[in-house]
Order: sequence, then structure tokens, then C-alpha cells
Amino acid sequence: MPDDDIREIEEQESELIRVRRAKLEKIYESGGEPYKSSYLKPGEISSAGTLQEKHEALEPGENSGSKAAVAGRFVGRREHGKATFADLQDSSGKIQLLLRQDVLGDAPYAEFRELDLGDWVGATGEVVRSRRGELSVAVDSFDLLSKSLRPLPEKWHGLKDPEVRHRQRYLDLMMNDDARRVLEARSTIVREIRRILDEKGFLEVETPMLQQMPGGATARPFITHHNALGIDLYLRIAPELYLKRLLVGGYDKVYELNRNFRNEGISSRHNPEFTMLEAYVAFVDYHHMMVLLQELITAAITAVAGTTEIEFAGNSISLAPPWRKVTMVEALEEYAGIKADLETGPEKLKDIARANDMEIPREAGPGWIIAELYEKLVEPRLIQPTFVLDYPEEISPLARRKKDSPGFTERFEILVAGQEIANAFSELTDPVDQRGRFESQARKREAGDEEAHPVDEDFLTALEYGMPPAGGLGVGIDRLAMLATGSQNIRDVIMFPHLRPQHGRS
RNA sequence: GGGCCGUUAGCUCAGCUGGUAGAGCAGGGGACUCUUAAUCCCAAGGUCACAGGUUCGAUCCCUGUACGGCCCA
Repeated sequence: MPDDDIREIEEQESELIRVRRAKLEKIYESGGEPYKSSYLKPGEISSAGTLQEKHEALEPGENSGSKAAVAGRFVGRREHGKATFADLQDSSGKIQLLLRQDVLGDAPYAEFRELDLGDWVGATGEVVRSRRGELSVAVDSFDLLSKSLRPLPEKWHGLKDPEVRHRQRYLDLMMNDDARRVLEARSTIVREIRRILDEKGFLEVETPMLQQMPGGATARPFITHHNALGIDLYLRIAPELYLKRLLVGGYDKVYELNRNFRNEGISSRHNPEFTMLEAYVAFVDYHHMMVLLQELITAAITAVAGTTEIEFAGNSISLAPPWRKVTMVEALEEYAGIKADLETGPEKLKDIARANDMEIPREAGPGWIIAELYEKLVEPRLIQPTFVLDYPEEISPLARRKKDSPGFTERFEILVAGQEIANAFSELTDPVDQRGRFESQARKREAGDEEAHPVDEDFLTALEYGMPPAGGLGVGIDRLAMLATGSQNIRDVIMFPHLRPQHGRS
């Protein structure tokens, strides 16, 4: 890059950045290295949290007599002429540095004053407690580990702009304890779920993300392309059909905790890629999956919140089991005052739907209308954890039919705070029935329903070899993390949520 | 997709039915050896998101666009 261009770019930058670049140049000119390769040896650096714990008993004004090394981002400075207090932040918290010109020497003290907030710094010295009671490292030596060229967001109000918080998550993590707490809570949930399933003898597996036929859910997929094969592939909308193939293969407890991709709108409750737990257990039906789900969800929430009693969007929610069970048809009557089931007759159902401002696609049958009424009128009102049972067959092409309840399946969802948290059913294992379901989905597809399930011959072949009776479940991990942390926006529980591309920036 | 709201200094925010913008923090210079939003003094910092329009004159009024937030579908 010609010098002129560099100069032009620098002129466009703010004064703040230019000052930092000048300091960087100065360090190079004096033979310094502003980007070190390492600091001390592993184990020699103490975390802020460890020091705070270890020296808890140290009295204000008292010196511990023991030396320590710390390393972190330089985030605060209070200068008093020949003495300076500084704050270092590491992943465990903050620790104060106390620097004195008479201890450090004139030149190093002046050098420290050249540091900018945001720089990574390492320091050694005696652990002391200041007269005002703040645990501190009385610095006898320090090193600049990495120079920061950009100014930090404001120290007191922090970084609030949700757009910057999500686009530049690293700033959010630096500035907002709450952002760290929420994202770490998500990690806790995932760890807890894995721990429980592993203890129960489940096998964790990974099945294809790139699929030739996107199945296992009703949703529009992302399309991608395989150059060598010359074919389009789809990012999976669900792992379901592959996990079931593993049951055909003889595994009796499998799970996958991984990403799904659905090509739909982005909102405070939808990210195009989201994390889902899917688990399958051979020889059980959906009643068993209710017990398992209750255990998983209460354990995950408790691991984060310490209790099953949580607050969400102004509601007090008790997740203590057992949770209430209600069928979809019962719920529709109880919460919406609508008496409707598959006996009601298509014309009457359509009248009810229209009376509730619903648009009815041409290919929609009675089962679809009932489910849609339920979703629209009942779901938002299910605040306390509720199992909603027995979904119409029409919208459940992979679930087993419910005996004595024609047109319905052994399927349930868990609703908490008006949101679907989990979905489960007694799996359909009958290959002949499954083929019929696929075919009726295919007819919907032909009639214009882009989300209808395609006929998957390869999966049908697998089923024809025999799949054991099984219960299966899916849990939306992002939704669960929202619930556990009281986050009302899915973007707060995803490290790097999808945002629209910005104009004029790469 | 629709409605409402927002976008002003690096960050957090003010800005009066229209007269070319202010504060705090951060940054620069100076004072200060126990502060923790340190304090005090001085100086500096702006394409008021972008593009049009109305007007003698627009951060302000109007239209459109981009991005974001909330609500609805």
C-alpha cells in the first residue's frame, strides 16, 4: 500500500486512534514489542478471582508478603501524580494494580502512563490490600502484552446499543457482565443436558448437516451446492430421519445436540440457525419422554437459576414437576372457548377460523385449522409449563397414530411462557403408514405448501428393515437458554446472532 | 410482510412547532503518593445514518433508502 493511501486512511480515523498508532510506532522505534508471544509460564499467572479468594482475610492496609503475577485487559485508571491505581480485567473478574513511582522507578512509571485502556497487560508484585480495602497487586514489574488501537466504550454506562452489542459481541463481553452471564448460562445448560444423557447411557452422535433431501420437520431449507458432485444440497432442518436410521441400525438411546437451519424470517424469537437437542429412546412411548423432558429441563434451569421458580417477562413461573397435561382439543375449549375437533366438519371449522382472522391456505385440512387455532389463541396464554398432547395427524407426519382417537397422534409439545420449548412423540415405525403420510404431504406440496414434508424413499427403505418402538424428543436450546436467563430476545443467548449485512462495510 | 419508534463526538445521552450543536465519560496538556464513576484546571473533538424535497435558512418539517428496537402476521 503506498504511503499516501496509508496517510489518507489514518486521516479518516479519529484522533483517538491516531494517538494510539503513534504510541505503537514509538514502542517499535525504541525496540519494544507491543504484541508479545507469551507471558511468563503456564501456572505462574493467578486469576483475579483466585487472588480474591486466597487473600480474603487480608485486612485493609495490610501486606500479604506473597508475590503474584496477573494478566488481563487494562480497563480502569485513577492517577494521583506519583501513584496510580489501575484495574485489570481477566475472565474471572477484576484486580487492582497499585503503581508507585518511587517503587517502580521514573522511566517504567512514565511508560505505564503511556498505556491505553483496552491494552492487555501483565504485572507482578506483592499482593496487598489498600487502605480503602481493595485487594491490589503492588506492582514491581509490568509488561504490555498486546496494544489496543481502538478506544473502549464508555466505562460507566457501558455498551448499550443492541446493534453494536450483537455485531461486535467482543465489546459486549468486555463491557457487560450480564452478557457474559447469559452466554455462560447457555454453556451450563448444554453441559448439564449432556451430563444427564451421558449418565443414562445415551450415545451422542453427529448426523449430516448437508442433506440431499431436507426432512424431519416442516420448514423451508437453505440450499447450497456441491461442486464436485454437481448437485444442490440442503442444510438440514432437523436430524430426525438420520437418528431414526440409527435406531433401525440397533442403537437404543441416541442423541444429537447440534445446529438446525431454517430459511424463515429473523425475529426476537427466531435465528436462522438454532441449536436443538434431539433424543430417541427405544421401546418407550411419549409418556416416557414427558418424564425425561421434565428431568432435563428442570435440571438445566436449576443449574443456571439455582431454582425451578423463575421470572420471565413479568411472570412468575414454577417449573417444579409434575407439569400440567392437557390435550390440544381440550386446551382450545378451555383457553379460547372453542369447541372444535375433527368431527366438527370442514365448513364449520373454516367459519371459526375466519371469525378469528385466520387465512386458510387452499390445501389446509381440518387438522391444520385446529392446530392453527390452538397456536394462535392458546399458546400465548400457556405461561406455566404445560404438556399439550395429541396433535392432529395432518401436521404430524412422523408421529404414531393415537389409538381410539382417529386423526390424532401421540405427540406433545411443552409450552412455557407462551413459547414452545420442546416437541416429542411416539415415533411412527410402520413403513406402510409412513409412506402414506409422506404421500399425503406430497399432495399438499403439489397444492402449494412449500413446507410440506417430501417423500424420502431412502428413509422408507430403512423403516422397512424394522425400527423398534421408540419415543423421540426435540428441545430448543436457545429457547431454554432464554427461559433460564430471563432473556426476551433470542439474540442475547446466541454468541453471534444473524443480523442484516451493513451497507458500505465488508 | 405490516404498524410504531430510534439513528447527534469513540461511548452514554441532551438539543425548545426551523436560525449550522451541548454535557458526562474516554482521549490530549497540566496538578496531585490509597483511589475505585478519584478529584481539580486548560484545550480539542461533529458528513446531526444516507439521498432527495420544502424553505432566505433544516439536526429539527416532508418523501424515500439503509440498519436497529418493539408489536403484529
